[in-house]
Amino acid sequence: MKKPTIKDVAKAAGVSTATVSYALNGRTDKVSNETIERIKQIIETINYIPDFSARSLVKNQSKLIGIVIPQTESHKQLILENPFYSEIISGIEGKLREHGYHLLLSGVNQGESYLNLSVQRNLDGAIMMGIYPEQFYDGFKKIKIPIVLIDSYINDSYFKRIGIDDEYGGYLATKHLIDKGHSNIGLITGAIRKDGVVEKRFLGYKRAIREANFFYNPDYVFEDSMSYEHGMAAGKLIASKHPEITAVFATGDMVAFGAIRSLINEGKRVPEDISVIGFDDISMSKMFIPPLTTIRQSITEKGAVAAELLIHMIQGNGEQEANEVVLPLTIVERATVKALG
Amino acid sequence: MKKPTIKDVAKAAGVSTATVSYALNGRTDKVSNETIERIKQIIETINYIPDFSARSLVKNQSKLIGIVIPQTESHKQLILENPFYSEIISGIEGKLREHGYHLLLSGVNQGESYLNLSVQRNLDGAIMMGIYPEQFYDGFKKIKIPIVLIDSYINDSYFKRIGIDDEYGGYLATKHLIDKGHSNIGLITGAIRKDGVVEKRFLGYKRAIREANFFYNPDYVFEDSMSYEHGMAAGKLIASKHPEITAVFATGDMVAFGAIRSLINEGKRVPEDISVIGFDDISMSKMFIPPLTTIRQSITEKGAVAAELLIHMIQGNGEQEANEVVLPLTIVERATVKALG
DNA sequence: AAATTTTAGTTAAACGATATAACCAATAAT
DNA sequence: ATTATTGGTTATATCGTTTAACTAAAATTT
Repeated sequence: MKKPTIKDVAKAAGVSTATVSYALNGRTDKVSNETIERIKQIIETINYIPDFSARSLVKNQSKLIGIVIPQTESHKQLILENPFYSEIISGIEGKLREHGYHLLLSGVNQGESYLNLSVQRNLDGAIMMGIYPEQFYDGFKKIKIPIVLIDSYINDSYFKRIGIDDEYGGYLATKHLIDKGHSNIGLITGAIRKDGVVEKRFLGYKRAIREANFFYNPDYVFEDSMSYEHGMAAGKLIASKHPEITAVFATGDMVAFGAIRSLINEGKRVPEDISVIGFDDISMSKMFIPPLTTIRQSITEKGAVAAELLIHMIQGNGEQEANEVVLPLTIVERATVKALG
Repeated sequence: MKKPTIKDVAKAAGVSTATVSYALNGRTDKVSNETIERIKQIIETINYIPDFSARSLVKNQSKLIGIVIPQTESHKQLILENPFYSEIISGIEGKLREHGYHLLLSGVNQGESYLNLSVQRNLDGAIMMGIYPEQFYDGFKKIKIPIVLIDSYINDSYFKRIGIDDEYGGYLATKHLIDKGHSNIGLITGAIRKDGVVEKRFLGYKRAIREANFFYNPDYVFEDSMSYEHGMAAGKLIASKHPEITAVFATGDMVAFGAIRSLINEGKRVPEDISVIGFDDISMSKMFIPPLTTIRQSITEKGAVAAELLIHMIQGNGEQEANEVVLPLTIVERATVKALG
């Protein structure tokens, strides 16, 4: 048995396919209410479900949204291991679905580009997380696909942005440590890149330090990647080479986990010997032992708002809407920071 | 500037669209090599990218794979917070992409069904994680969509399955505790449902206990959901009502995390006072403090194999292939289990 | 050299929907 | 009585591909 098409519905209802299409799209100016009712009955009984590909083709819209997230270097896998991404995706997907859109989750193979994918699949829009080479952005502009940027400070009115005040977050984290009496404060962080969130958090860190009239020591900055492994490596270095460091600001919770782990391995107690503050408050952070003190942002909300912004861009029913949404952040004090002395 | 279509290519090459299509699909019996070369040049210069919707329509295949995973009860979000799912998805996506398929990540709204989605989007196949109401399976069979089941013991030759020997895993975990001298062993677990992995792990638990000639005590079984929160609740109960329990088998790592946390909250030391063993070895488990002793399965591999199986089903180039793949498991001893006494 | 096969294409009909111009009654306005 | 309006419907073109059926020329076989 083949799947029923709009023709089958039309035949069964004794009307033309156009009428069925109108009924389907609720054009009451075109079809009488009785006919709509009758058609709906028939659709129900023969179990007709419209085909998105066909619709896509003529309407030139796919109701499909793409999402650009970092991949492993081999391009084999998405880095979904970091719960930060999964949480945000969860937020995005929920909101998209609410509005009748679906999420296409795909990385790109070596050599290919996400732009190809976008064109092939006729994506109605995409959400990009993090920062990418410039040609990426240009490409999207060229093919005129609406884009929302998460965690990016790229300043181009073509894109809408959603994020938090990362500079302030970095400041807040560092200030918190300073307020607790720490002065030798290490920074463990992912790659500091122009227009990226990490750069801003780093700036906040420096501001807090300067404001307190402490000496900014570049040796205290451990920059590599936003991974558990880097946290481990940096923690080890701190324990062995910089015993004078009494507090650490990790610009991501996963990094903080790694740092804490290696610090403990090296015989330090957290927070008694050394304090650690993280950033993001991924769901794991409250479960971690000791529970992580961190800068909290609502990750799923970030995803949901990004999706909302994107849908506005697509549907263009936006007169004077925001080009940028900045979500609030707070510090959540748990158990990894302790006053000095 | 509109996006170039196959017609533009045909015009530029001075051939018919059919020829371009044949060239695109490498039909050397239909097009000469020189023409193919010429067409490829043109495609390159005008930057033509075929439209999947159109192709979908005529070929009746979307190159789109769906994935069914549990949602929150409100149907608002997917439960991607549990890293187990994200890791598996990561594995699935990578393998799919390698074969030219893409992943559609979507939950379903209240009242709707995933079947609708499958038909609308013309899914070429789907991967289901966990177990669902029976009508779900019947629906897929009716619309003839190939399905691979992850973590399900539903025995129906229509479906292929990928999993591990959960009964043995449960046995192994429990046996490990017994070998360490424990006899009062609690079980903290998600819902025990027919044909689900949890049921098998539970069976393994009971087998190990009976085999050791211990008394199986139903009061030691704390069944609810596979969540951190349930782990917390059960851990608390164990500490307060069952001080005689010296070891716990949690059928999922997240549950184990919760249990450990509340056990510690209640003043118990892990593993000195009480041992805990988990299941799955999600990436977080090695980062947890104390590092979790658990039953390890390769989660991303599970995803990758599921994708491979599915692609085989779809492409039907499978003569006598496996209907079921059982991946190995091992115990990984870390720091949450200690010999008694 | 005639008959057959092969090669390299072309033509036109699908696929399943939507948009739109055109049409026809019946009713309302002139 | 004539024209304009409205509501309901149909026929047809279209979106961008693929593919079965066909054809003309070149190559091969008899």
